[in-house]
Amino acid sequence: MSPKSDCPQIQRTELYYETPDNEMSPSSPPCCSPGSPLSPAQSEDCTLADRCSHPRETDRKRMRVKRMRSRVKRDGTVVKQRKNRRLKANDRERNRMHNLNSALDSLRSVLPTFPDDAKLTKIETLRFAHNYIWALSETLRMADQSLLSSGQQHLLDSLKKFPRSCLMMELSSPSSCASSSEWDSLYSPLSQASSFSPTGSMDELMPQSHPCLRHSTSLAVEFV
DNA sequence: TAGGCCATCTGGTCCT
DNA sequence: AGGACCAGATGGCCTA
Repeated sequence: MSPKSDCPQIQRTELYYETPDNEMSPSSPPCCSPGSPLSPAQSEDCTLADRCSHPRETDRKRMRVKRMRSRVKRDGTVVKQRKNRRLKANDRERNRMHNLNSALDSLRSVLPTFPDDAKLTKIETLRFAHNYIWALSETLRMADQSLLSSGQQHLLDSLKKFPRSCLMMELSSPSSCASSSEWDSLYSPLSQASSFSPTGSMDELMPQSHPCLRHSTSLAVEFV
């Protein structure tokens, strides 16, 4: 694929300026030249010239002019329709992106942040969420182990229900998205702020991780 | 001023 | 046929 040859901007320009305007253009070839489309102005000239020609020939030319005029009119409405569809599509696309952004905002709102933190960018939000979910599930796993050993299974069950159902509501599960290794390979606020990564252990994570994550995971551990 | 992020427009493709 | 989704292009704004 050659990126330059099929540039959308060029295609757009060509699309917008190609149709009936060209036929209406004063620079079009003379109306009586063979095979060339007639512009309304030029066809007027032709009908004047036809006054002295054969009646049948005149009729044929009149019909041709009529067809051209209706075609120009048709093309004009086609262009209008196309423009209208484009505007509607733009509107829908704008709304779609706004919906996507508000979904991202609601994702940001459930992620732990501090007041002085700058707003996470889109990509940061997604990566942070991915790591955050991993950290929470890791916390649950640890709680699972410690509670099983102390025989408090009922407490563990009730603890499990809440955060998991919440995560299921807004986010698709990480397993349905990219693999952990794909996410790890990318920059994320967590991995940059520390050596934390989903592949590491919680023992490594807690002392060094992102403040937000440290805060939330310690809260979760406290709750247990 | 270069680079990053974002919003918007656009044409193509797929789906209903 | 029309809508949803996607990716590329572009221009504006902000920051180091």
